[in-house]
Amino acid sequence: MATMVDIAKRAGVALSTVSHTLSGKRPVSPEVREKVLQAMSDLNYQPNALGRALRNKSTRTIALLYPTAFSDIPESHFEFVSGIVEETSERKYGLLLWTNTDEDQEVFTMAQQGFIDGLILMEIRLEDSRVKMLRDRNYPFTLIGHCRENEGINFVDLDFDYAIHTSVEHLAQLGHKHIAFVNHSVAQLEAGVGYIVRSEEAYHHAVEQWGLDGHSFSCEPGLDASYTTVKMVLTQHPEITAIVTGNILVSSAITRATYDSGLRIPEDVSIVALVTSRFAEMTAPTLTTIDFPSRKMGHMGAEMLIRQLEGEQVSSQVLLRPPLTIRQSSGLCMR
Amino acid sequence: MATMVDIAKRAGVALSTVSHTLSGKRPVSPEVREKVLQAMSDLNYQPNALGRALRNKSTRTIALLYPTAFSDIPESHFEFVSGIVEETSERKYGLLLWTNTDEDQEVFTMAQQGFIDGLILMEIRLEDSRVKMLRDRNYPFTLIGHCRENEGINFVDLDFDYAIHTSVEHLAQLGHKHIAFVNHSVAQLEAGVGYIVRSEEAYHHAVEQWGLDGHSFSCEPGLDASYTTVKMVLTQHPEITAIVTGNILVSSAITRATYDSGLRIPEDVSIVALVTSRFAEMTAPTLTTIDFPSRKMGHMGAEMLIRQLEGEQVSSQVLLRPPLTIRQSSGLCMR
DNA sequence: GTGAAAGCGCTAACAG
DNA sequence: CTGTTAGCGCTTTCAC
Repeated sequence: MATMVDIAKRAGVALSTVSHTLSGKRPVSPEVREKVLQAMSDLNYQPNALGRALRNKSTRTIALLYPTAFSDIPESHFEFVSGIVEETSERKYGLLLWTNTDEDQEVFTMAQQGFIDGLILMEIRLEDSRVKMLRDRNYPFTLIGHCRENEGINFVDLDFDYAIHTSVEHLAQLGHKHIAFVNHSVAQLEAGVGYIVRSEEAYHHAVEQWGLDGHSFSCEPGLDASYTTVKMVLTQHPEITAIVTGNILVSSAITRATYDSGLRIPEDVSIVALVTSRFAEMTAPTLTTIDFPSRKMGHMGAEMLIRQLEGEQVSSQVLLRPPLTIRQSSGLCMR
Repeated sequence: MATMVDIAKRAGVALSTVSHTLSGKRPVSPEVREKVLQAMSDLNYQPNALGRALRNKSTRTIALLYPTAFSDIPESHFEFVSGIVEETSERKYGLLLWTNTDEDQEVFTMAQQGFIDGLILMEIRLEDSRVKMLRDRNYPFTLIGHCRENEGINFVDLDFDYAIHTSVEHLAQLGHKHIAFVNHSVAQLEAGVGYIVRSEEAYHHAVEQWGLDGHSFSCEPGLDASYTTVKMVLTQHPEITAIVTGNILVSSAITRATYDSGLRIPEDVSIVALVTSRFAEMTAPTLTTIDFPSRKMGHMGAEMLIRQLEGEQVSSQVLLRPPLTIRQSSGLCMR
């Protein structure tokens, strides 16, 4: 592979001249410029990003540190990734995918020291040691999600409080009195994962506010567990006529579990899910949702980070409130 | 950030000694070793991957060049990514995500020259200019998919010929005489995307072999188009009692389109899909499938590439033949 | 408008 | 067993 030295030699100019015809950061006479460009095309020259990065202390590459749970529920994570990668491509940045292998906090920031300019984190806990560490080190990052205490941190998140309240309100207005909430696993709730805790709290608050009978259930990971949980909810709590869930596996298991319990949607059971509209329309019946704006969140998270990297003093903390979209899975309470 | 020079100074040793206590590539006395390690921990030293990579001409990072169509059908691509990233993490490699922005072939290999050690390609065409270019330049890569001519190329793919034949055979044995095939878009077929062309050919071959009445349909991208297409197939061709498809959006639209046409699955219409078993179990009814081994393909593709990078002279061309799994969507022909 | 040279952080060949 | 040094490919200051 040809380097700048090769180009300089062939064009009969100095190394710095080659660099400057490339960057345009200082004037180069047309004739010299022409010679250099000719040499480049002759030698099929491509600048080496590594040399440049070492010098510039910037790689124009960011990393997404996604949870290991990724492999368990790819459906709910891939739209984030799509959004992020669309934004990074747009802005000519690279995107590196990292797994959160363990809680060894040093590892991830430092393992590839110098390789990336910034980091996007997901599955944020209310108290998140990773976030603390990054903030302490003054490392550029943004969150998809947010902590309990977020001073000086850029993030984008769904407003889960709003989302759950709106879901419960919708069902309450349809006459439902017994509304269940199916959350994620106990382990995740206890680990303090932000959206899981916030959803749980918002749900209890909402049912209280509407004077409803509410039960919340947790659900272990996996499709089978989701199916079993929904079936259990429906059979052991026959008074329940509506279910709210933010768990994508639950929302996909729910139709089958309902039919298998001899119930119909929405005549016997109404459902409101916090999933992407795309996903909501892939099921039969289609699901009434608060449209989870995963892709948009990915876009915004990446955009915020890149702006920050490019020196803009942005400070943004965004809580999205996407609309309730009524589809086939929710209807008047018939009981 | 502390560098090796800082460590060397603080420990009162030479730069090379620091490097070697780190790499272990030459013996270091216990005392010196101890001093160096102490200095490292004092200064919270982390090696800079960029310096190392520039020197080593290796970044231990590979890139996945995925199609722009990614955003259109993330569901069917994401399991590949999961598989790849699991494998790369396992082997301590980084994974960079690239979009195939345009057909400007030079761009992608060279844009980030030096940044990656190898490339994984997807959505391979029978005649693929990207593949030709990479092979010409002797650049390390593997394919998920394969070309018409694959000499010296490492790849992993599903055996679509086998998959389609097995699907048709299953339906034929259930007594179906009129079996439709719903493929991807005309544009993709005409572009010569490998699996789309191979599926089409295999289907026609299979129906001929079984003496069946077969119709193949193409389907434009998107959920709405998928729904419309399936409905059209069912209403305009009432003799059809079974559908085979490798299109994930079709297989998700198919249940709703069928019900909306007043037909039941599998009593009136049987379905066999080429999708992941995971996806097959998320729908109601669950789908009979040739289990698309996306994750496994991702794993194998990444593994092949990394082995190649590490000097093994592997030459492997793998065509997977996953089992037919009978679920709720296929049954005896009742007409 | 152009050239010479230093140096980003690391590895490894060479010399003791 | 340890130290000195060249150099990976690039950008940028300094001098002309």
